[in-house]
Amino acid sequence: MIATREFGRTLYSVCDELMQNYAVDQWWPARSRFEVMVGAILVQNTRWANVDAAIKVLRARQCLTPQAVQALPVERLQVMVRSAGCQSVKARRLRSLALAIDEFGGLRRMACTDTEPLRAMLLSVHGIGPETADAILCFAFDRPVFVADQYARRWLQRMGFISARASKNYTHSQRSVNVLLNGAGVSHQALHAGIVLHGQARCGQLPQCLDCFLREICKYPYKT
DNA sequence: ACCCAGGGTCATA
DNA sequence: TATGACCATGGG
Repeated sequence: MIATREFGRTLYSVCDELMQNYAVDQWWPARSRFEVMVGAILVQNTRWANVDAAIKVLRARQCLTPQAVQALPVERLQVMVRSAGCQSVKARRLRSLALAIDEFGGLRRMACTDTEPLRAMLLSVHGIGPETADAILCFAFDRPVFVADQYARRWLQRMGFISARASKNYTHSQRSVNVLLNGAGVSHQALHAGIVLHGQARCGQLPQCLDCFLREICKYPYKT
């Protein structure tokens, strides 16, 4: 088992490297909290390029507010998000989200709610699971939450930070990491952005050592 | 013609 | 609790 302190140092240097080589603060291109949430739902099992097209349509028609989304007939919403795939499913999910936000008391209220209850609120929305909820917490509300997605779990397992069994389960992976991550002072946004970018660049074949990781991420700088 | 992508839900066993 | 089908588009 890897010592906590060593793990913290490792991730700290990874984040440091990521922030120097990527525009990690711009990795998730969104102009508002709600836009991050919309993107988080639309990107489920889909490439970002397809999502980007859909968001441009929504933005052009000024539909990137919870109120505007609610006012829209579902059929209309489906047409607008078509490029993101699973249109009927995702249109419904966007409506559920918009409704839930209003019922909770709006974005302002969400922003000043503690992370745990906020996460529970997000998970109660039909169509938001653990990964989407954590991405929203991390990128829309700037909470120190680790997004234990497929890329992260593969990498963590290969690095020996978590067991093969834990890597198959989202919650187990996240819990293991959170314990080890305690006090490491990492940027969760930078870490997630870097892991995803790196995972994509390597087509899912993640390197097994930290040196390889750092070397590889430098070969794929952030591009718009 | 396949395969998959920055998942989640629902139905089975 | 753990898999598998399903959603459905666009790019390789």
